[in-house]
Order: sequence, then structure tokens, then C-alpha cells
Amino acid sequence: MATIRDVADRAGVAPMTVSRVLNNPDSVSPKTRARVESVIAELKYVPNMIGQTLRTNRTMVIALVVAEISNPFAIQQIRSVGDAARRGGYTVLFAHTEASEENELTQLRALVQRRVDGIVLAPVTNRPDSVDFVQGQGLPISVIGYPMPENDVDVVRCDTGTASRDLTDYLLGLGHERLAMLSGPRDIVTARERTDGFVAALAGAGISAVAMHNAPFTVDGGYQTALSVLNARIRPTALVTANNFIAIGAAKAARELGMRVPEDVSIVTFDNARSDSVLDPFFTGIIQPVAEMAELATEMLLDRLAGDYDGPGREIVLPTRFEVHDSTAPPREMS
Amino acid sequence: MATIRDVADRAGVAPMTVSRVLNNPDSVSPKTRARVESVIAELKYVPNMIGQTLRTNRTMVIALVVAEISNPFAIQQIRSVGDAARRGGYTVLFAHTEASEENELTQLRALVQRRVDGIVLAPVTNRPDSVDFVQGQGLPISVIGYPMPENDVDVVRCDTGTASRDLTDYLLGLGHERLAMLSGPRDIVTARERTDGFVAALAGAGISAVAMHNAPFTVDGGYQTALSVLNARIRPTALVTANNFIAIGAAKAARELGMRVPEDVSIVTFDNARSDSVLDPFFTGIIQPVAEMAELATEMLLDRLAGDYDGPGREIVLPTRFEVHDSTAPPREMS
DNA sequence: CTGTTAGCGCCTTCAT
DNA sequence: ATGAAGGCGCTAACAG
Repeated sequence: MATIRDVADRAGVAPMTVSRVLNNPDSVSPKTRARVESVIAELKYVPNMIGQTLRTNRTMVIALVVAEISNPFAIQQIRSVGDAARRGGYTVLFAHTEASEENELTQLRALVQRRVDGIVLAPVTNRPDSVDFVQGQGLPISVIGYPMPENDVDVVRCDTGTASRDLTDYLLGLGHERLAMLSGPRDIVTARERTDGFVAALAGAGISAVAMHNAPFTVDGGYQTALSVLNARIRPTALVTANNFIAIGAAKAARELGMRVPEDVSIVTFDNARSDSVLDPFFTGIIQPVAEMAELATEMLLDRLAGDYDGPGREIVLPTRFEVHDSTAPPREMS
Repeated sequence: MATIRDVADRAGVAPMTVSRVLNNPDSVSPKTRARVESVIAELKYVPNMIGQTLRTNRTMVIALVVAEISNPFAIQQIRSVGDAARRGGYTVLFAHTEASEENELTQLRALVQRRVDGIVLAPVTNRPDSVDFVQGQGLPISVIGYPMPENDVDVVRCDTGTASRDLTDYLLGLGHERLAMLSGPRDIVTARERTDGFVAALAGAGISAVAMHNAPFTVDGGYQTALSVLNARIRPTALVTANNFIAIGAAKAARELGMRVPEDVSIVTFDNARSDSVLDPFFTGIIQPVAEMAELATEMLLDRLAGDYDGPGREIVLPTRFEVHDSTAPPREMS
């Protein structure tokens, strides 16, 4: 593989001249430039960024670290961060942590070893360690999706607690009185937020929940939990699920029990996938502006990298969207 | 950010000793090692792989280049390649090309600049340019998904042409006589393969197709095409779609026209997504072992990187799986 | 407009 | 068991 020296020798110039042809062509005479360029083509020379990096101390790479790649969010995040990064001249190194905090730190360490210039993190939890580690290395970082109360860091997120309350209020408005919550793991902040919103809405209406469960954020988790909830003595007429996987599992369970959605049971959810991937039912629920969140987080990072900002952590809270689709209806038997 | 020299100075040793502590701890006396290690912790020193790379000429990074990240395949590929790479001590740099050949070459160039050690490519088409470029740089490469007749390269793929024939035969066996093909873009090999298999099956039965169309591999493409096909004078009783997006679009179109799947029209497909993301109908169709393909492709690459193999390109053709689900039934009116 | 010198962080080699 | 010298590919800074 040809180096800058090979090109220089063959073109009869100094390596520096080749470097100039590559990075600042106007500073080289057209004649020399032409000769160098033809040698570059001839030798199929591709500049080695490793050398540049060592010299300039900038890799022009930012990393995107995502908890769970199966989440439909992840794809939009990869796309958005990639686009925003490219606009700033950066490449994105993608890493996923399989929703393990230990893994998250391992990955971050590997990224620091590779001297990425900055990190966009969609974290597993909102414990402060990961951000602390990255910032301790002097690297800028943006966080997507969680409040990070213990860190001084740039964050873009939504208030899904309030959204959960609104969502539950909508069901109450339809006349539902027996509601169950199928939330996510207790140690995930957003799961707690959503549970809290649900509870607050019920409290506001003077009702208590028929059931409240914590399932993993998976189709099977939702399925199992929904099976038991829908088989209980007091059947709920509406389910609030904390994410789309749980909702899909719940819909499967309902169908298997011979219940129709929404006639027999209404289901609402968060993080609804695009209509592309779920055909029926298309869930009523809360939509987060995932792409915009990822884009803003990346732009905040690029700001810091460009030296345009170096103040304290900023927090952007974006509004969610509430969409009514096919999975909700008034309860059958109004009490 | 601390360097090896900072650590060395503070520990009162030579940089070389620090290097040994990191890479070959046993060659350092326990006392020195302990001191160096405590300084490493104190200074939060993280080795700079850029330096290592420049010296050793190995980045320990392989790149995964995927045409379209929205394809459910992509996620499995990212996961499989990542796992296989990790087992070999490599990190994966992920790039997507948005199904543009020009983009593909640009991305590959950027990856060569970063001196990745090798590339796993799920290409846009099977033209030889991309592979030629990479191999011309002396980098090993594996290809997933396409036959590459013009390249001497490692390939893992499935024979979806034969699979398409089998799939069509299944519909014929159910008694269908009016079949339509909704295939993908004509310039994509796999789309052509699938069309050919469809045609061969019909020819074998002495039937000709009611309609054959080329739509983009998207939900909307499938939707639009299916609308016109299902509205035609001669309605097909079964649709063979060339991928899952087209199938979902077709199912939407059918539903909108008041037709039930499979009672009024059967739909079969390729590249079926996991049952997680499509609830109803769960399509009858051909499943490719995507994860296994990606894993094998990565292992072939690692073989070459390890110097365990350096012969001519190998081709592995894996069998597909045929799964019958809810989207197929005999036609209503047997002729 | 072009070349020279030096050094980014690390590790291979050879010496001690 | 430890250290010193040198160089991987590139470019900033300073000649000329």
C-alpha cells in the first residue's frame, strides 16, 4: 500500500508537496500538482488517516453508543447522527451495548482507545459513571433520552412522564375505569417515569389500577404479563404499555385469549414504530421525535468540537406527539 | 490526556516499561508493575491505539458496509458481524450506503483511509467495482448476499431463485391459477432471481402470470403496485412479493380494497421479518439465514486476516427455509 | 512555490 | 528486568 513518500519519490518532489496537493491544492503550482496527481492515481494512493490523526490529534470520528439495536429507535438514531456528523465532516463509529452497563463502559473504553473525538450516548440507565468516564478523558459527550441529574452534560430528551399522564387521561376520557399498566424494568428511568404518569392520572380521577407490572422491554415480556393480567378475575378494559415491544406482546396475548383490539381491550403505547413495520393494529400512543433528538444531540456535540461552545451542560426537552390509531375505543360495558 | 511518556515519567521508568506492563505484564518485575499500574490509574491513562496502529500497521477494526439500514436484515447483520469480530479481537466500524453505488464507493474510500483491516460488504448491486477497489488496496473483503461472478472474492449467499420457484410451486399446489409477481428493481440481482424462479415455476405448470411488476423494495412501492394489480380486470388470487416491505404494502392495499388475507388473496414473500415486528398477517415465505450468512462472511474475513487462508475466493451457498404462516390459503373459487 | 526538520504515541530491536 | 534509539505516515512551522 503506497505511502506519501512513495508518491513523493516517484513524482520527484518532497512528501510535503504531496501533502499540500491533498490538503491545500491551491498552494501548489498547477504543473507540479498535475504530476503529483497522476502519480497518486497511478499508485492508487489513498492517504493514511492514521498518520494524519497522530499528527493532528483529531480522528474526525464520533461514536454513537446505543443500548439496544433491535429497538426501532436505534435505526433512526444511526441515520440521524450519521447525517448530522457527515455535515460536520465527521464519520460515525457505531457501538451497541446490549443493554448492559458493564458492556457500556467496556465499549466506551474501546472508543477512547481509538481516540474518537466525541461521543453521542443513548445510555442503558441514567447512572453517572459512563458520562463521568468519558468526560474524565476530556472528551465531549451528548446524551439522548434520559435526564442525567448527576452529570453536567448536554442532554436531549422528552418528558414521557407527562406524556404518560396524558395518554392515560385519554383512556379515562373514553370511559375506561379498569386500567392496567405494563411497564418496563424498574431500574430504567423512563419505565418509572411512565409508571408515575399513569399513577398520577389515575389518582387525578380517583381510581386505582387493576394491575401494575414490570416486564422486560420485549415482545415476550409483554406477552407473558398481558396473559396473566387479562386472565385475572378483574379484567382491565385498557392496557397502558411502556413501549412498543410490550404492546405487540400484549396484542398477541389478547388475540390468543379471543379478545379483539380495541373492541374488547384497548392498548396504548410509547415509542410506536413507524406504520411500516406493524400492520395491525397500529397502536394509539406517544411518538417521540427520535430523529430530531439524535440530530440535536449530535449538533451540540459538534458545537463543542468546533469550539463554538464550552459552557455547562445544556438540556433540551422536546415535546412528544400523541397519535390516535386503531388500538383504542370506549370500553364495551360502560359502568 | 495522558500519554505513555507521562506515565513513564511519573513512575520513574522508561516508556518501554509502561508498554510492557500493558502488553506483556509478566516481563516486568511485580514491584515496578505495581507502581506503573497505580500511576496509570492515577492519571486515568488509556493507551492510544493510533500510536499502536501506526507502529503495527493493524487497526484491529473491520468495517461492515450495508446497503440499507432500514432493512430488518441489517440489524441481524450488525449483530452477527459484531459478535464474530469481537471473538477475533476486532471492532466493527459500521457504514451504510443508502442503496447508492456512488455512496458505496465513497464509503469504502473513507474506510480505506482509516485503514480498516478488512471489509464485510452487503452490496447494493453485484457490479464488480466496489470489490475491485477494495482488493486493489490489498484489503481482504467478504460479500454477503449476492453472487459476484466478475470478482474473485469470498461470498456467502442463498439461492433465492430456486427458493422462489419452490414458493411459487407451493401456491400452485394450493390450487392457485391466477398469480402475480411483485418484484423489486430490475437492476437488483436478487429481484431478477426471484422473478426468474417465479416464471420457471409457472412455465412448469403451463400457466402464464396475470401480472408482473417491478416496484421499489418499499412498503409504498408494494402498496401502489398491489392496488393496481388487485384492481385489474383479471384479479390474481395469489401474490408473490420479492421482499417483506412489498408484502406489507400489498397486504395494506388488499385490506383497503376490502379483501381479506388469505381468504380473498394469498401473499407470499421473502426476507420475512421476525414475528416481532409484523403482527398480522404473519407471512408465509422464504427465510434466509441472515445471521449465519453474516457470521460466516466475517469468519472468512478473519481467516484471511489471521493468514489462515489466502487462496482464491470461496462461495458458500446456504439453504433457505420455507415457512407456512397465515397469509396463504387455497383460492376461493376453484376453477 | 517548494523543501527540511521535527515530532505526534507507540512498539520493535538491540543493548545493558 | 529495564532502557535507548529509531521509525511507522503524516503535517506544522519554518526556511529558502
